[in-house]
Amino acid sequence: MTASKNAADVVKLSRPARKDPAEAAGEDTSLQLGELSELLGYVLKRAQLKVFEDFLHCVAPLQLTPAQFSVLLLLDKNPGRNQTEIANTLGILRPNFVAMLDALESRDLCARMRSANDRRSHIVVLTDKGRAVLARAKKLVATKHEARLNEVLGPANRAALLGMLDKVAREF
Amino acid sequence: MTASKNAADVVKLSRPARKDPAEAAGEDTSLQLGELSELLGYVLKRAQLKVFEDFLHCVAPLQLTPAQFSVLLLLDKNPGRNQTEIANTLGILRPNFVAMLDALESRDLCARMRSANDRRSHIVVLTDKGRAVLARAKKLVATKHEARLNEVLGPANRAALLGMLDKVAREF
DNA sequence: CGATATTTGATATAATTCATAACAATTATC
DNA sequence: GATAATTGTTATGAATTATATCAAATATCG
Repeated sequence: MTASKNAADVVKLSRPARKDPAEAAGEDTSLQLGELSELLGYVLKRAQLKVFEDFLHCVAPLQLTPAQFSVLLLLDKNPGRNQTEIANTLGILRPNFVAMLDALESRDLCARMRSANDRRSHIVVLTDKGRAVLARAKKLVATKHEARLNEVLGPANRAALLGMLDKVAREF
Repeated sequence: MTASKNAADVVKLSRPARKDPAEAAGEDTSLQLGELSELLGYVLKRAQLKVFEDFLHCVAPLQLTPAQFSVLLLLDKNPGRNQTEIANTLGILRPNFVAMLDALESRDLCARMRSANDRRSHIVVLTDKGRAVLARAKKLVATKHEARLNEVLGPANRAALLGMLDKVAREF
């Protein structure tokens, strides 16, 4: 996350790293991936890590993780739902969703309200601040994050990729 | 992982779950994903989880995780490399790779050998058993796991998907 | 109605994954 | 030969994921 804290980013005042003799001779020392590059899970995972990293970077000013952003999006689109419904939709286990909501609520991005119908449930609502942060986040995601994808793939391929990933997620 | 242990899979002897009144009335109670279905990271993550789950299921007889399979593949394709090189290629941090190798070595799938050139390094080699297990794993992956992808997407789309994911992983 | 079961949010608690610091042995660099 | 860097390792902490259990509230069944 905080890449600027890494030692590798600090200006080297000490001795430079030694050169591998083979690498110094201009040879390619990189390993062969072989059938790994044809393995769906491997490529998927690598892509997912890169995309999450870019998301965090793009939305850094708002301090939102991908999971938190998805919660805010879902709350905005589905008012009046309780914790279980939100968590289930996102594939988050209910016990783990408690801490997630605590974090968002402590930042006044959402709030729990006891349901009138069923006093066991907590209806989760976006606060005004939550709506404002979500709007800013959406803008950052669209102009920085998803725009990056368009640069790399182009709009047509971007749509095709999303469609195929959705199909895999549903039917696999 | 062990879905058969889930309570939901066990035949219900107790009272059936109550029906939500709205659901019982035939209404659609599912939440709207909204822009979430257009969010690359979200769709990527969901797809990746499904694919890993299917991988584990397909390769279950050999008890190999996706990460372990990728290590075996890499060892087979790149003989004579040390731990750091293997770990770096897979994006695994060296400290975490120690336990991974311990697990594989304890099952006699690979072995560490001190390098003659540099007595700090451990060259990691596949054992005969490791090669045999890898061969069986490859077969399972090809006939069950990747074949599933072909059923869902077709060969052309499968290739396109892999290509785009690779591009995203590299250039994002 | 009243007994029993289920659901909801919550807590506690593992198991797993991911990341950083530090150490001894070895090797490279100056 | 002195100093620095690399390798494998250990220890450790943070984050993520998963299960069991509980009290309160509600539903279901007799």
